Amino acid sequence: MVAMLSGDIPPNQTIYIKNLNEKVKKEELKRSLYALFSQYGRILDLVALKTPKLRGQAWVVFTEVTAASNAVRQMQNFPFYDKPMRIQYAKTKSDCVAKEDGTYVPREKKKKQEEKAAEKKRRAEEAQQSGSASSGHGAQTNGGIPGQASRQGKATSQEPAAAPNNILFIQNLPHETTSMMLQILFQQYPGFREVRMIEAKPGIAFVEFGDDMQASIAMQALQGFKITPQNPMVITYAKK
DNA sequence: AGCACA
Repeated sequence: MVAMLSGDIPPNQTIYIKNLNEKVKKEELKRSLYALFSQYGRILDLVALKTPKLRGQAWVVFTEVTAASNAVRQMQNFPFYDKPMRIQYAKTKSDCVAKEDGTYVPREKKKKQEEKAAEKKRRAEEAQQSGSASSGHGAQTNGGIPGQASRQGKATSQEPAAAPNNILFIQNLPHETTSMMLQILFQQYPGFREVRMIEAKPGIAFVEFGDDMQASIAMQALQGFKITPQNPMVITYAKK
């Protein structure tokens, strides 16, 4: 009877994350979670709601249970927007998985009777149209697997490569990238010191490490990493 | 603390 610290929940390809910083806006939260967890495998769906009951929590659905297991172990207590993430397996199967299974049945909830009625009506109408396209998740068209991403046309033209040093130069970032998002990604690697972004120059950033070796490890790990599917990062050493 | 699927 060894205590099960993870709370008796059997493995699931979906992880449940709590103790998330509730001040972070939903879109940024999802983007950052996506960026952070896509290193463990392909993400099928990511759910985060800001309702009173559900804020501070999120679900990340992987294609494989093993990916979820690695994420649960390796990202346990990871400092994310200044709060340690608490991660477990989800208690139930995600809808997007059930839909793949063929086991999906639209749930009938006991509360909100009027919504239920409206739902039923809509369903009746829907039944009359044949095609029920239901591939409804958000912005996740593809998983950004670090290191595998195609480097797209170089943004740097004919600069000779800077000599290895402890500061990385990041290019091709989506304009909505925040320094916190980059911190979350780069702080996973030993020796991380800080992120610097320049207001007037969107799309680029500098990330400082303790030494050259630490910088190069982070560079290799995150080279080509996609914060969004169309933005593989291009990382070089900063010019001194 | 809180397990959903807008």
